[in-house]
Amino acid sequence: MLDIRYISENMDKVKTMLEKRNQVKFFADVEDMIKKYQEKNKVQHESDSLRNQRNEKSKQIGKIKADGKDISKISEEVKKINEETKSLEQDLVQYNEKINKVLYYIPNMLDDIVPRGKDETFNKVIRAHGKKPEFKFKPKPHWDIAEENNIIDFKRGTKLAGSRFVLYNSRGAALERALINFMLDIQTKEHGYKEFIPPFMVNEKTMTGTGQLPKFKEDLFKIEGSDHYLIPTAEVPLTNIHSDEVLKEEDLPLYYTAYTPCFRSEAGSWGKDTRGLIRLHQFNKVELVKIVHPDNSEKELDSMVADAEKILQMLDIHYRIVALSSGDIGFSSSLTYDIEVWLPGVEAYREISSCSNCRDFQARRANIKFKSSKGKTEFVHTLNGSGLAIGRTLVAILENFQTIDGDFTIPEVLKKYL
RNA sequence: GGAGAGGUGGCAGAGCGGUUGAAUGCGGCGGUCUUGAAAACCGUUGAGGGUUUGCGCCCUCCGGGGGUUCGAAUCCCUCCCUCUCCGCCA
Repeated sequence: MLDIRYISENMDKVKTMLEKRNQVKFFADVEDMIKKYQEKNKVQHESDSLRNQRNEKSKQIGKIKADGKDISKISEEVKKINEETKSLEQDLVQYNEKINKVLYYIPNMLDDIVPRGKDETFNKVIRAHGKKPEFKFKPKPHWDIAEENNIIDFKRGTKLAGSRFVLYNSRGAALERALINFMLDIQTKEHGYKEFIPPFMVNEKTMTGTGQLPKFKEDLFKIEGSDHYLIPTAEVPLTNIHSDEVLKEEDLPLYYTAYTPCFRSEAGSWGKDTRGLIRLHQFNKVELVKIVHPDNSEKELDSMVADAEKILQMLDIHYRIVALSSGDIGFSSSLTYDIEVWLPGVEAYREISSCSNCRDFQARRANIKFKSSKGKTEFVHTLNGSGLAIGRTLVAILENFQTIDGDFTIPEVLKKYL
């Protein structure tokens, strides 16, 4: 979340951000929140000075009693003060509830270089790597290749769990597992990320720390009869590892990675990408998370993108880097670069990684700080990115390395994993 | 699942219901001493919020929430978590 003091002092900048994110309708709520915040401070002040009176008198009572004198009169005075304080305190609770109801729903400030635009058509291509492969035949979409080669059993996946679930068959399951191991090896051994296996379901507090809750509850799967939510990405547990902690400055930066399945309800995307492996309720991903000194988050984002790119370069798959526009960028992010792979079968670029700098937005929610050498405690900056989405990488391999006989070849770097 | 114990400052560990935001030890920081270092000694060392030009002052926080009381780390209720023993189990 944003610092409420920052909002009250920079209302114009916050409004510009909301306008860029197409959330002008939010203006009134934010203005109202700041009014409430100012009122709250007044009430807080009153309540504090009443408490101060009460504390002083209570101390006196202790002394009077020690002298063996009568305390009934002063005791009555304190009772009166307490009654006044009580109603003020109830007001304060109300104020805080109202303020938080808005504060937790305000998205992050945007980096100046985020392209302005209402949707993904305004995303800006930054650069590309490699080039589109050429085929002497019409390349097939991955779902055909996957089905014909017994990589994926779509029908039985649906039978087991419903739409947007798949069953990987023997060769497909092995390939998926090879990709997981390959990516984890590169990120841990070559890029210095520390590997974790986190819980695949987490509590409400953890989901709030990274920004999924309270605003995006409908995107999550919740376990019935329990307070747990299935993670939509390993970003959630990895970033929250250090929630409510004060780190040492010399411990930064922290590079974390984990393979996890990811669970998403995909509410609001009915009819979108219904075929194939692109949009599933459950998919696999190797995630990268960085917890860094605020001075370094910009360059850390660049190097994180490079860490994700490396995988595609080793697999020799053409891709491009795109800066997400203000209408497409995520709630918690101030700047996001997507990596989009070329899929010749469907003739489109598709997102395979999304790398974001959240600056102190998540750190403030999750309360992750560090103590600087000057002894000051400050919020860290957090970044996250896919390194990469496994299923979509498998899609890219199927489509880019398909052969005229309907089969496909395995990239050289993966062979030792199969 | 059954029985018991416990959650206090970076860590360890005290804390009769009233100058306890919290003894003591370790660690950290500063200083004295030393050629330097160690040891020893002295001092200092939690977080959040409000207010002030500043020194400072005030409020809150001893797992979370609620209650008793003029006053709660200390008493009561409740939830969460940790540990030990027994049972069950991948």
